[in-house]
Amino acid sequence: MGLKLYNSLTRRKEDFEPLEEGKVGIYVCGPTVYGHAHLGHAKSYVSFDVLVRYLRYLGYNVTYVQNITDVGHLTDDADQGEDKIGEAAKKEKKHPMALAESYTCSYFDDMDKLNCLRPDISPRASGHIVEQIGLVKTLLEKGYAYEVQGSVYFDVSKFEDYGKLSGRNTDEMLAGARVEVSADKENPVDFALWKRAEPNHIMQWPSPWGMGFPGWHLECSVMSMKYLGKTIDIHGGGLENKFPHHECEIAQSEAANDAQFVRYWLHNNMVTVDSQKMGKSLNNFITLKQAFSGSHERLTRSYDPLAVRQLILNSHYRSPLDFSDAALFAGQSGYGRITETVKAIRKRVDAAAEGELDNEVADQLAQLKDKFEAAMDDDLNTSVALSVVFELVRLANKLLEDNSATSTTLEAVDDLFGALGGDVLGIVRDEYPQVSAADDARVDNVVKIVIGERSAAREQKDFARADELRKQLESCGIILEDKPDGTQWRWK
RNA sequence: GGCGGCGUAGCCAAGAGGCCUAAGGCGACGGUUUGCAAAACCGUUAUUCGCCGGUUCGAAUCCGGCCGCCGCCUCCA
Repeated sequence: MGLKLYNSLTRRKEDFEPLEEGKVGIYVCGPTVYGHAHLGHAKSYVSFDVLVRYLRYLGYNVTYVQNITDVGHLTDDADQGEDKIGEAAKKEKKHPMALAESYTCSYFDDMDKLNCLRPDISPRASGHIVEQIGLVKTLLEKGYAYEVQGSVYFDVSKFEDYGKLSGRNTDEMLAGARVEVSADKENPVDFALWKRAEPNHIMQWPSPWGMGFPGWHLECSVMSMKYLGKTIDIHGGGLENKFPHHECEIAQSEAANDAQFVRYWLHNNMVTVDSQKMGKSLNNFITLKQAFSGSHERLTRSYDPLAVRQLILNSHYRSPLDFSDAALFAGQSGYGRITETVKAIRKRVDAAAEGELDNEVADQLAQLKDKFEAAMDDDLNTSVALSVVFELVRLANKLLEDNSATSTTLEAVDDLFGALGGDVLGIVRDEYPQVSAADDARVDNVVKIVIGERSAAREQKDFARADELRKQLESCGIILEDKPDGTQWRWK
């Protein structure tokens, strides 16, 4: 078998073989930090997180680089556009770097909640101005770029392969162009490497061409080169960045280095909300913080971050994903079922009798593991991989019901949950605190008093009273479950 | 206008020529269990894969047409 990945460059699934045996360098286009992360970010970064996790599961030594864009990303093409960070900074009356810093923290916070592993390196564009100027110089020296009044543009006509990723040719692009072309450009398809800054532009740096700031595409080339080398194994990003962003990255990098830039290009698909493109004007723009707290008019409740993650993994990364309250609700229910089973298994391990591993169970576990790996090997088919976790849930619950499994057998089940559901998919946690927050601990005490009252009523066969107490708790969002070893409670 | 994708049960979603009389999840319904519930387990829920034709011994899977939806081409993950 072996891992196969769909390479956007060749439009085929290919056997994955890193440049250097056992080591993988991955670069993923990170966020432009001018606002809170939304559901689209979640799909993208969860998808690539699973890729990184699976590569590590397979034993590769992975270096994962994901940039933070804090300068140079314009709201518009050509010279008319304003820097996104700069524009947001004006609105929030903050220094651009303060704005970028706060949304960078916000982003990491959301990604942590989604159980996305932190990249090994999160380089900031603004921290690599020197390197970016260096690349522009190289391109000028090699004749791939030209300077016009303090701005430097890449001469697309000099780079033959331009369009090889997106499958476009420059003639077609001109026909469909809807944007007014900058007068500075020799050719409308040329793109900016460095831009001259007007005096009132806050984010600007000295360069051989005067005060200015880097073009957006430049940072990814420079930072992937710096940390992963001239040729990287995998470059990931959103489908919408295939053109022009990634096409321009290829052009500048390969023109400068005379070496292939990326061996495997991976693009994840977009999200919609209630079947429509997510956009602020459509009122269906949902940030992760809103999804986690339920504070959005399209949502009926709050959703566990890992339930959001599970919903994302329920479909393929190259398929579009429609977020809706119903879909999130389904994700939440399924996630809850997995979680409850894992918790129950772990609880039972301690109580179970010691003994040998059940061979029949061991066989079933091995089969599930094989099926899981085969699915993941096939261009990360997380949908099937997730179905394997649900098969494991059913197996686990049957063992719990039989109540005859040895602790060794239960540990083997838990280990597989940890490896597949935890290490790779990131939806099973190592620890589930009994009560997660200090407030819940207080609630726990109160609920236990009520449970005590109800148990007393039940012992005296006063079921009317018992049911009344249970009903009252339910109206507070608390569900009681009478288990063989006592009554438990959980949030609805 | 150019380029690309999608349409599978009430909903989400795998499958990409025979293993499909189509995974898995959610929901619903019936059963076991329970004082009753909840949870769990068992079972039922698409003879059919947008529609119409074609290729083939064989098609959800390939080809053509039609209908519907979406994305990119301008910033977006």
